[in-house]
Amino acid sequence: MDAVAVIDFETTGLSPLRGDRPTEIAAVLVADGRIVDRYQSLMNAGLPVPPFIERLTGISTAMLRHAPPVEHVMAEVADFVGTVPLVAHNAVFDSRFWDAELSRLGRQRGQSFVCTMLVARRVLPRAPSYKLGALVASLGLPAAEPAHRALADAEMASRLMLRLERELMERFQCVSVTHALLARIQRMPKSQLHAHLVGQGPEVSGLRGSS
DNA sequence: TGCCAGGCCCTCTTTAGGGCCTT
Repeated sequence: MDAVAVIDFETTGLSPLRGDRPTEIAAVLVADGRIVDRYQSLMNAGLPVPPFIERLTGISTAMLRHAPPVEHVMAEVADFVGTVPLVAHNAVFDSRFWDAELSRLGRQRGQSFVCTMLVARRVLPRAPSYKLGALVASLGLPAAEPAHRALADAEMASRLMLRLERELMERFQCVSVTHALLARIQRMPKSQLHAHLVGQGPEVSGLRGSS
C-alpha cells in the first residue's frame, strides 16, 4: 500500500460542536508495511481536562499548562502528514476534530479518511468487539502502552490496518490493497463483500473472487 | 438538577429504536 498516516486524537470530550478541543495528537506514517515516521504532541487549547478524561487518558490540566498551543501543533501535524491519505479507528470521531481544528487555521483537509473499525466489521465479521484494544488483543497483535494515549493508540491502529491488509490479501485474495480500496470496502454492504469471497457479486477493483 | 454527539449497524426494521465506538 502507498503511504498512509494513521492518526489519533485525545480530546476533552466527544464533540467539537459542543466546544470540546484536542489535548493530544499522534500521526504515524506507514509505508511498505511498516511504520516509517511518527509525530506526537500534547497541545494546550486553554480548556480544563474533565476528571473523567483525566482518569481515562492520564492527561491532566497541569500537563497541558506548558504544552504548545493547539494552533501550533495542528499546523505542524498537518504539515507532517501533508497530502497522504488518513486512517483512524472510528474515523468519524477523529475526522470531526481534524476538520474543526484545521478550519480554525483557515485550512481544509484535502485527503480522505479510512476507518479501521468499519473495515474490520466487514473483514472480521465475527470479532467479539470492535474496540481498538479488543481487536488488537483478539488478533494477537502486540499492544502499545499506555493505551488511551495518542501515540500508543495510533500505533495499535496502524498494526490493525496492516493486519486487515494481510487478511484482504490472503483470505480475500485481494490483488493489491490501496487506501482507495479500503475506502470502498468500508462503505460496502457486508453481503457484497461476502459475495466476493464465494466468487459472486459485481466486480470491485482490487478484489477477485476466491471460488 | 439533568442532560449532553453522531455515524454505523442490527433487528422483534424501514413511518424506529437502541447498542457500539470514539474522548
